Amino acid sequence: MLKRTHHCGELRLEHDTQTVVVSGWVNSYRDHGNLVFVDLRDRNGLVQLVFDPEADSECHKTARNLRCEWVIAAKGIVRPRGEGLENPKLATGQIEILVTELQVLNTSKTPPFEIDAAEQVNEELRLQYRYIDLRRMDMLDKLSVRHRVTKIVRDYYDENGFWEIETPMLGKSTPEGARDFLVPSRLCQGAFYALPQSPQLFKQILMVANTDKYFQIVRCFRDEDPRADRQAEFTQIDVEMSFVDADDVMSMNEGVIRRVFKEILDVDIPNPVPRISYQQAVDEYGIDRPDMRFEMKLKDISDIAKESTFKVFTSTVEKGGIVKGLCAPGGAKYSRSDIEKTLTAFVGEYGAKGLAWMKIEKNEQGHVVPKSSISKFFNDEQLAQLLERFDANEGDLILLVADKPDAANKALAPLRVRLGRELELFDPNEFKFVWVVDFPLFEWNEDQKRYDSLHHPFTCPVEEDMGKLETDPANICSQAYDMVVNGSEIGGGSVRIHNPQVQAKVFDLLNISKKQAEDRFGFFLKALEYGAPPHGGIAFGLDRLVMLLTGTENIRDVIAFPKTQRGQCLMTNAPSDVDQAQLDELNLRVQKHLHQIEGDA
RNA sequence: GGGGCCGUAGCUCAAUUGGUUAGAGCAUCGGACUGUCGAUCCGAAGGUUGAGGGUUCGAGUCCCUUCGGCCUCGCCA
Repeated sequence: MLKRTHHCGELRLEHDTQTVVVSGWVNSYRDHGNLVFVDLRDRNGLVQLVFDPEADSECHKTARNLRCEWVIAAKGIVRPRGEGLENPKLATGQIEILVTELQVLNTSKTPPFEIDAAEQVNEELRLQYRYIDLRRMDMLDKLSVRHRVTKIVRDYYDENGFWEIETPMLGKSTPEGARDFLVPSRLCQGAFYALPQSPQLFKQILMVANTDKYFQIVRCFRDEDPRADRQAEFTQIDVEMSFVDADDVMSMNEGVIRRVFKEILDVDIPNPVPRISYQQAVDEYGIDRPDMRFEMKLKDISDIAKESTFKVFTSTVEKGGIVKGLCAPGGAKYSRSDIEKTLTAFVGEYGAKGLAWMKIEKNEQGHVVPKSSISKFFNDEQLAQLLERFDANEGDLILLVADKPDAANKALAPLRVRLGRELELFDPNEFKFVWVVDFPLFEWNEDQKRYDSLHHPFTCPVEEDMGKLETDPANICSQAYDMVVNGSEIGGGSVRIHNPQVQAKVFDLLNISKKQAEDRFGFFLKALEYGAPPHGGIAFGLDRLVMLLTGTENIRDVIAFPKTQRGQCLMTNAPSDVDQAQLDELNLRVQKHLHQIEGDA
């Protein structure tokens, strides 16, 4: 076999007259009868091969039979293309290789779709033939970015004294949080491992073990329904540090993100990354992961609305709800039908029962007035107050939701993002980073009549709120922090509880009994009793990070072998039925086999 | 578990109100061609319209069931 001397994509004018060997796949061929041109593709790019019978007739004969995706090696001389024959679309477009020796290393069936296709091919087919799909340069580029990110991450943490330490994939099931993926044990029949949802407890125990600074690029598993930005199997950049406070963790770890964005995109992230409190984020953006690329902040107008004669508003406020909304600059261009059908249905998906609107227009006297089905319920003074509250101008659109505070925010936050995008209120190529801090430790779960952790149960309260564990748990501020970019959470973490009594108290408030805590976390509580240092950490979602860096909204595009919405791998057909012998060995009995279930249907 | 969109040739898409033999571009196969680069020109082949059932003189089109993909609500401490 001819041994490659250069990659296709790297050849330039400076290689003129050199004899080179390139290997790769036939991207396309143009047979002119006498001259044959082949664009050869490898990981680095394309280069044009020329087959001229006068240079080598044997080669030329073979070249005429080449087909797309055949694998070849070619030896030849690099030469500049003639005047006017350069191809500006190719990085190697200044040169070509006049081939003198050609080896066909493998043939290929005609691929099920074209690698070059400008058209967007059905993803189902792409996933079945993932090895062909990944040959496409934009897919390879994404894999390349992913590789470079992990390399930068490893270098950064190494330079800062972190050790990469692996934690088990076969772990202990903890029923809190997401559903576990379970793995039956053969040696301990009837017992199950769980795949890790995160290495949380192991990394904290590593701190107890004096590893001091740990990181890991680690696969995590959550058996929940996927989304465009969520897979059941995903990768986390997991970090933990000893003898640190929240500021230490944030500054150390925004550093790695800063380096990644600088090196991959040449984007400068402000130092330090600005912070916003959870409360401010919820008040102004309706969500704890605000998209800060544009303003259009939410305003609470309950005080004005409750004085109106609009029953929906007044009764909502009376019942402890709020009337909250936003003012979309230029939003008056939406038609009444856009608002009352499309936008109302949109907020309806998030549980909002209605959407009140006011278009700001000029009347015959030239005064700015709201035009709306509900303005008649407000007197002039109240209308003026509304316009002032929203700083509303002619051509704007005020949209209002009346509901319980959580419900109103839940509808308004996505509405704000949608309008921001539709009205082009931000530059889609911009990145706005923010730390969301000062999260409450708990939120009250009305259904279960108990507290839930906002982050996880190992998050430490701020020092001054420790006393409230006994008296006022609802108002404890935690030492947690989330890194948010453009409305997407890319990481989150906290300073952890290192005192076993405090940890026990938190479990108590979460309504986890002493016995349950012992059963599920006994090993961890025990570790805390043997000199756990103060510690904290963070985890970044690698997949989402790469999505941002490559500008894709589809998480499957940044994972080499992703799964579908039903958790299947279309290439391998996992998950699949297993042999009875395998089940017998595990002492498992399946009530209904896959083929039976499919047979029923 | 709920809601929505989609499924026609290898790929991307057409097909009027239910009406003749389901078309086009690309890919494929054969031929021509010395400078192409989304090559060009000539020709050929390619279809159980995801599957099953129903209505009808007649179904890609309407109805029912079902399979699959995507988006989404719930879910994701």
